[in-house]
Amino acid sequence: MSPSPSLPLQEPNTQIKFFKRGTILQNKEEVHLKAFYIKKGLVRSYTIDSKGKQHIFMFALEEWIIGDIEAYQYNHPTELFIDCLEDTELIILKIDHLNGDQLSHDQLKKNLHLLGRRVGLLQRRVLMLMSATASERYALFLKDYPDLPNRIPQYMIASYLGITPEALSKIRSKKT
Amino acid sequence: MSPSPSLPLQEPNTQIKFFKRGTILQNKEEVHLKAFYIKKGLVRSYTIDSKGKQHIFMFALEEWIIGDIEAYQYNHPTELFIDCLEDTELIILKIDHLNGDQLSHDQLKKNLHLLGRRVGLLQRRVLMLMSATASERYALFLKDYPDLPNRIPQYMIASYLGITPEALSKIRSKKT
DNA sequence: TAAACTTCTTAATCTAGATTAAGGCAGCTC
DNA sequence: GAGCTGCCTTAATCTAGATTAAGAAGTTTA
Repeated sequence: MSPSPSLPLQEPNTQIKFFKRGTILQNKEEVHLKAFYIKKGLVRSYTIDSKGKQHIFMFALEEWIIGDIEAYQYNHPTELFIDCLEDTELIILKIDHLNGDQLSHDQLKKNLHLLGRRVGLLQRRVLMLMSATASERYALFLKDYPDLPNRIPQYMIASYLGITPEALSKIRSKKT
Repeated sequence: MSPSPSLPLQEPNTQIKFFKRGTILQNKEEVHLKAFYIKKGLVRSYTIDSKGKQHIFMFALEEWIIGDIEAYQYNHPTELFIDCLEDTELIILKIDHLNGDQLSHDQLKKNLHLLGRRVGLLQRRVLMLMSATASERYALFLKDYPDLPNRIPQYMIASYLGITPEALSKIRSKKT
């Protein structure tokens, strides 16, 4: 099942901004955290581990939101880099807007819905990482994101799945 | 950092129920999903994969909530078993209460806070599963849940970490 | 049109952790 | 107190996927 579009967290004076492919939206260790609502394009978040290896945490397509909710919730600097994989139009949100001190009842409900979706997706991801083999992971990915393989290089899919590009290449060659 | 206590989702007429250690609160394939707010005791959720292997998805301690939000969000039968690891006092909630059609502004905010915490925890878990070795995982677990090792058998910790009990045993013997 | 990147593939080797198997030690129950 | 049952440990073997390395396309730059 594909992730459903999230709902925008309207702020009174939001405006759409444009960024080129490759633009870094957030660096590790930043403290003034933002969230990004993607109108068009493709954005990812990722960490770099102690051995310098990159791990993609999530992709955000059109109508999705991306940010480091963990760092916000637990109040420490972010571990996540966020950058644009395509030219992207997005809305920058203050992440604590989710908290919603000034939000209407309806907006709170939208945000709840949005977070619920995110929890669902993460639950699937955790169970996948714990129990699925490399080729099962790839199959699940194709089901969840049928059009992403046309938009990103294979090594990024591998990084999202928690396997090496070489392993993914082997899996794909066996599939046909 | 330890998971913080979640906030109760008050329903007008909730009452505390008591369950013995070992009681199954939810079976795989159930469709009328509930969530459980733990007052006292310890509850876990887990899947059983195609090879019959058990994978613990989460533990819920005092003041936490447990349920299959994924199944609820994506509207399919649950993959998760939920059972009591200790004698437990809990409140049974309808899971769609999170959605909150009849909830007050304040209650919605509490639920948002609760889901935000959950997202944070899951993010940490995903990144851990993607990048940490078995012994790093164990160290992180001890930091997150310092008292759980006194309350559950080791093989359940292993299951939560996504490693075998044998591997965990070896790690522990090296530590000392 | 050549040089320089990027991405993907293939193949040889290596290794963390799985699997399999056996024994030890509680703490039960009968 | 003999025999369960549940949990943990140790050790030998195995394997999925990592690492390392090299080359083949394809694309961009100049």
